[in-house]
Amino acid sequence: MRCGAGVMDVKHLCLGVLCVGDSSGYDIKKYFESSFRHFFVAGYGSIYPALSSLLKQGLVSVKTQHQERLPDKKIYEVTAAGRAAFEEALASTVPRHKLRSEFLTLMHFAHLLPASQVEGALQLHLSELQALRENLLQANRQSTAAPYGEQFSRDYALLSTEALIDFVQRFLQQLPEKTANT
Amino acid sequence: MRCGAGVMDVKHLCLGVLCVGDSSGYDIKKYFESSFRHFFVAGYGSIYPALSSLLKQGLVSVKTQHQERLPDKKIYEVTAAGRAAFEEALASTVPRHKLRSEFLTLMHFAHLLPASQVEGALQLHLSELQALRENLLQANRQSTAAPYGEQFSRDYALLSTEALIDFVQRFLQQLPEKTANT
DNA sequence: CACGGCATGTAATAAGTTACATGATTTA
DNA sequence: TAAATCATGTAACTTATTACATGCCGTG
Repeated sequence: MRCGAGVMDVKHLCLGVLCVGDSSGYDIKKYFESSFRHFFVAGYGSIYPALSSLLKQGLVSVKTQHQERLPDKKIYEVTAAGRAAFEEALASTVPRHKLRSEFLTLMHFAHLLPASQVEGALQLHLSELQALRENLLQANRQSTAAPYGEQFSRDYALLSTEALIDFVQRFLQQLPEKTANT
Repeated sequence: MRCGAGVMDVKHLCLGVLCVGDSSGYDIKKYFESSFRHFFVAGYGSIYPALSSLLKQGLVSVKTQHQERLPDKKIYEVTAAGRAAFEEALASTVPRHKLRSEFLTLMHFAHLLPASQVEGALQLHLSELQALRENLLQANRQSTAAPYGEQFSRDYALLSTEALIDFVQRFLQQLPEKTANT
């Protein structure tokens, strides 16, 4: 039945960003980092090919902007067809939600590792959570009056992130006792 | 520099499961579903090829178990080399933690969708969270005296899941007001 | 008799990551 | 002078998903 529906890939996310406003591949990555970071990650290696593909499909158009002292910029703009395609894709999206965590894998098998490494992983994860919290708080400060769903998405992440920071911190304090009998 | 370190893929996870006890591909999938579900997903399409590959590398051995009235079973067992390889892989694992959420994507752009679909997605996500909670609670009930890290991994997920169930439920109650002015 | 569970696998496809490749400007 | 920012892209590789393929057994 090979149905192409339900997919939300880098291509569609780029289209979504362009529906918010015109921008370059470089700027789209910035947007990913500031607004999608908590639920989607993409690098240049997937963004640039995505934009080429969107261009080929006529879903975006492009203008080259020459800049003084800086490399040329290619500003992409969503077309009417692109906007329609995005809304359609969004409407047929299956709302999956999938975590892939090497950190939790490592924790699952923590008893096979030296306590020092477990602590290191916890500390590293904690700092990542804290960085994410900062990121989310900053986004909340910057975009007042964001669409309600965008706000939901950020608050959703913020809530769980703050709970987890707390959880990991408490666990780190109890660690010595837990690994003592190893 | 193409360094193969830091990876935790289906192959290594299978090896990890086999370090806990001998089992078949079918049973490994069961283990994935009951114990890794909250941080890693894998289907037969990745588990069976992973086992063949492990066998080729000599990291596991296999015995075919004939069963009455049921299809034959291939019971895999980790070898000494396999155990060493897993511990080494674990020790060199970079503790990433990556979410990929079509659900949050959809929410981010909720203002482009009819309220009914947004509500549907929320309801669906809520039921997934509730199912996950049940899964985690059941695991907690079944495996008393699990290694401390395994317990951490479950509690970590349980904490955030319960907070999020609450959050989504509260949001669902406020939804009508938020979408009223659309 | 249909559906779910048990049980194993392959092949085609899709998708994203990493490294490579380049090069000017600004800041510490 | 080293590093970070700006700026764009390609190619090889790795990985996982999906669909396909098969077939018996037990339950309702």
